[in-house]
Amino acid sequence: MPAEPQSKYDQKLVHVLKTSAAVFADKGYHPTSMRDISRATKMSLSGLYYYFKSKEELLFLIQDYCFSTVIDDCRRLLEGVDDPVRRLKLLIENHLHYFVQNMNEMKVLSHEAESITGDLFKKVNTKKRQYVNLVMNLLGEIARENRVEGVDVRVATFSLFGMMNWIYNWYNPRKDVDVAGLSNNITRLFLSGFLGDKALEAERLETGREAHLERSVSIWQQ
Amino acid sequence: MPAEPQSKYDQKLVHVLKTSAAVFADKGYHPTSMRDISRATKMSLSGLYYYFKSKEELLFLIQDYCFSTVIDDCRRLLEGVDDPVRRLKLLIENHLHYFVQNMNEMKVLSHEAESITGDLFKKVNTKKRQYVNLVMNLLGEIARENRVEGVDVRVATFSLFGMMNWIYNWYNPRKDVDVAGLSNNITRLFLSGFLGDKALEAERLETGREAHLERSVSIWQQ
DNA sequence: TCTATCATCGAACACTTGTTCGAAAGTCTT
DNA sequence: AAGACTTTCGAACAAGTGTTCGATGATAGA
Repeated sequence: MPAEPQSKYDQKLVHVLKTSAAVFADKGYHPTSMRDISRATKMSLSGLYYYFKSKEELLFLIQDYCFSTVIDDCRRLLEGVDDPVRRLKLLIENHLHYFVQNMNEMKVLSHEAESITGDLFKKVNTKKRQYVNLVMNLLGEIARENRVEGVDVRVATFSLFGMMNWIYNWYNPRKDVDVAGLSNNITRLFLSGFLGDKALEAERLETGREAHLERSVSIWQQ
Repeated sequence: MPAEPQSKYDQKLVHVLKTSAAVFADKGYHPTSMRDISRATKMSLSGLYYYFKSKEELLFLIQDYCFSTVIDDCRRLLEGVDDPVRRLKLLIENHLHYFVQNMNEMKVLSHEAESITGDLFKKVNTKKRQYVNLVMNLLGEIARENRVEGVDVRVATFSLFGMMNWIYNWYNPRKDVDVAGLSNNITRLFLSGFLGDKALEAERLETGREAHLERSVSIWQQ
């Protein structure tokens, strides 16, 4: 994923990926024909195969590129943050922010997870498992730290992913609350649900640390 | 949906629907060919068209039959229950119970929502909207009653559906907690998340009413 | 046993699918 | 302006698609 010196080839590839993602998101992967992609990208049918060697690899490129960005952004965002609750909040915020900003690609990643097979499936799935484990471990830490009881961490993990990934089924940026509001709502909904009656106490602790963090950051910025 | 006097025709239709749902759940609706259905049901290709007049109607029958059952069961279960929190708990329990018990059909209902078009789509979607509104109104009531603030009811509603409907992506009845545990976890997760710090108080009230309810029921049973 | 209705089937049709291949056009360096 | 690449394309192919139709076998009432 080179960001700076994008060659003509890379630029066009990205354009093809974005356009294809829009069509896949709209019609679904399987009902979309290569002729649909050809029409949408204004390229000839055979011309497309210069950029990938099969329809399935096109799907892979969309999913892999998109997911890699989510993970990279997340990693960068969490760097240096130690408090697990704060880490979780940032992760949720990043996930939802990217999801809303790249709804087409994220829908294709979420909804067409099983439309990809073989080695390509394995590649995407490996990353997906790592990401899931990151969240699951985070929740485990938080549960231990706050003595959360009676909640299955696996159930909690996938409940959170359910809340976040389901949004492509209903969220409308023009009618619903904005990303910040969405993020706040889901974070609050999940976190105080997961922490239960320990939520208040944790929140008090958290805001204390947060204030401390912001203060120390502003010192660095001066 | 006649339950008692199932004719030979009805029995076979249900068998075809169940078998098809399993194939659709496994391969996806679009990649599944009518020849796949023919093979799985051990009927001839043309013989299938005696029971429905297109592949899309087959999908519709699966979705409609399945969803109608969920709604009917739910309606029956909520009958006579007034407390909104208790109603919500029962609804969640019913939804998850039916989901786990009929994973194939429910996956087809959730995942292939956009694979159906035209009037058939409208029919399913009308029921879906009613079901969603039921939950949304319930959450509105609960929010009002408990003075919940700072939570968008629409976001909360679809977060709940996200938690519940996402399970076809991860839940394994043989490895994970059983339905009761799943239901408890998700109910607790969502409800104390939604109620926030009001959860404790509401829970105390609730168990009080519950005990009262059970006492009065046991009187009737004597 | 005859007959009307129900249930099933084989064979075929018209059409769309993803992919390939050789040639042409564009682009840039020398 | 020649040559070496990169990029694009039209035309075609083999395979698979959902659906139809006329004809069979099964079933049960007269």
